[in-house]
Amino acid sequence: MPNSENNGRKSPRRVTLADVAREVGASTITVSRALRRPEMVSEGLRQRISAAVADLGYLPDPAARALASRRSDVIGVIIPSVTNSVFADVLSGLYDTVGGTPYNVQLGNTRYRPEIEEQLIRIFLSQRPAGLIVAGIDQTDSSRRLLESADCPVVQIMELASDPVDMLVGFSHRAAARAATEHLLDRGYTAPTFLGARMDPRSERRLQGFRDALDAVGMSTEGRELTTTEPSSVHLGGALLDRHRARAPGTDAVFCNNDDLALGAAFAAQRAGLKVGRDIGICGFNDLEVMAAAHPSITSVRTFRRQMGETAALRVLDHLGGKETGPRVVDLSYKLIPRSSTDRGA
Amino acid sequence: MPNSENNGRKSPRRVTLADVAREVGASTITVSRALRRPEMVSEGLRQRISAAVADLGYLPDPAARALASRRSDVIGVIIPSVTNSVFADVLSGLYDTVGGTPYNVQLGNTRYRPEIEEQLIRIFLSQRPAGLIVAGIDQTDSSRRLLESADCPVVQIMELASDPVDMLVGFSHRAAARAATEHLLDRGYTAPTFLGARMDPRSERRLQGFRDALDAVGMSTEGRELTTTEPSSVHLGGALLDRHRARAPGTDAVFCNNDDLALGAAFAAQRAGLKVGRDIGICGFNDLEVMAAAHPSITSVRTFRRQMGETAALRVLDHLGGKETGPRVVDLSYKLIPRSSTDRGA
DNA sequence: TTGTAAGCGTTATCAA
DNA sequence: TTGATAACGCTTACAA
Repeated sequence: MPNSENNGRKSPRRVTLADVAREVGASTITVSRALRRPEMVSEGLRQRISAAVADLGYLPDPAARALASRRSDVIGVIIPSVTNSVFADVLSGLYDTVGGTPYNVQLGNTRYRPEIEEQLIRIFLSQRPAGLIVAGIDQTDSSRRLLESADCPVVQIMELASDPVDMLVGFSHRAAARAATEHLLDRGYTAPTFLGARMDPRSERRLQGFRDALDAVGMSTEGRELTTTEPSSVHLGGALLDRHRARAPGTDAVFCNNDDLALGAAFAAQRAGLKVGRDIGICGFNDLEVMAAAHPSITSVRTFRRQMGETAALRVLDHLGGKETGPRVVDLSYKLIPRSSTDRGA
Repeated sequence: MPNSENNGRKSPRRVTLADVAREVGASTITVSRALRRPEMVSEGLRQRISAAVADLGYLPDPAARALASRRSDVIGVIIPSVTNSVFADVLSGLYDTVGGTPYNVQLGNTRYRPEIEEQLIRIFLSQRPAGLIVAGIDQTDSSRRLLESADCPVVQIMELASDPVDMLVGFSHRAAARAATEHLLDRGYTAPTFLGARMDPRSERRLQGFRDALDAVGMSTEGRELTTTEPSSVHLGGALLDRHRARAPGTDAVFCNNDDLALGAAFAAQRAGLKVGRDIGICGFNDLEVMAAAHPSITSVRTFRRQMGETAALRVLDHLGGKETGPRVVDLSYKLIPRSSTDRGA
């Protein structure tokens, strides 16, 4: 510890409510009120209390507060990955929205493992969280039961469903993927393939959307899907494209599960001497910033990740503030952004 | 809340230590000991307690624990950005290392604002954290004083310094940048430029390293630096390169502050009809995964971000476990990874 | 508007 | 090895 020698002094006693109360000649409960419900305390007293608080440098003890009120200031957030930039954007929206409120975000990382998710839910619940935000709708049965029994607002994010545990903010991956695939067909590509990595439940739904689009035009999906459970990466996108082209040389377009794969596919195509767009159509998913800046620019399906974090946080905060307005389910939708990588004339 | 109708029942009373104690016919403090220091409790009792704990589904209340022990299970982590993938990697290492211990990571996001950093430090300290991990060494004076007075282990990360508050895990940005610039010169580029965005203190040190390298060979840095305070992005990398080439057409190489800029510069160069490597050398910083997969592959300076998170967490955990071994300062160094983008013959 | 009293669930301290 | 008791710092419930 920084002050381990300690200069002979004991760690200085903490400034408590009682100290502030003594300072202004009031009771602790009054000081407590002045801090949490200022309108319940008379003007003059309130001001003297503020002054004393600043003076003494009083900071509430969240543990004592949580113990007495049976309610912590923690908003628990459970996501499968911290490195995935998709979740990073969601988190950014969350932190920006929760920052400045009296609440704190605490993150749980499931690493895509349902049993860890369940454990994290238990741990969070044991803290009596102010709210809970969980990614996805594919909780195990017992996870779901735990969430249903939570006596705090719960928001599921990233997906759409008709039966949320409590509230839900997301969009339909299936519909978005279908739109992307239809875009490839509209642009005149005749032999599209789905390239997928990791294949979590969300990826599976995107694959469904891909199939929907092919089904709709009577096209077989046979040999038009190449997926792996490996974690996604740019490199893997290239490898998948190379592998698939070796087996199915006629392929003239790929819909990639995410933008990393699409970027990697674009690099691999160039490496193979193909002209992206003309020789092979490439569409990604999420529309990370790099897609617009790439050369050539890469078509993607934009998703509103930051807004998802913001909205989820707002729904929790509203509930905590007593405003239970707004719908339980928010569909943030998606938007196809056509670019050069799916322009055959480019 | 999920169970707001509540089915008529009150929210079920929490299972406490007392419940477990009653179940096994022991006192609460014994149960408490059995959980935290099993070796202090007799074998038989210990086993009956474990059984009862599992049976009743007892989970300790972290708030009560924190209040009574004056020590929370929170390891506070203060970083300037959650979206920056550099920090995402550090976080990933942190979460992986802290996960499975009784401690919890709680994240504070300064958004690159020193005053927010100071406020976050105060808030964390008011929680009596188990440990504190902060990015950088450029805290304000009062932030630094706060950290020095903390009675928990404190680890600064991302940089090197001879006077850490407590412990430090990082590397020299200045030396790394110098190595990158020397690489450009070694490869025969004669007119390198530094491209920088955001320009936080770490970026400034990288700029210093760039200058060091030019100074060493007697080259002027005049007109060889293009920086902006805008946040970094792939697009911006391209824009900076375009802007700089318009003013200084003789430029034959760029050292970019980070990989996003380098990637953007590579795209912009290709868009301008330049052959990356032959016509313009490009070197990035951090060596994100995309750099190796890009076409052409892009030279970068690898930094050990995940390991930085792991090491920082381990240092904290070791201290908490009483093992105060290991150096106070850990230099994780860096590694130049030469690739096609700085190969003039490619 | 202010205050009193009684906890919240755990651990530190001291004793047996 | 086990336990009784008194905190820890705050808020809820009830009074005045």
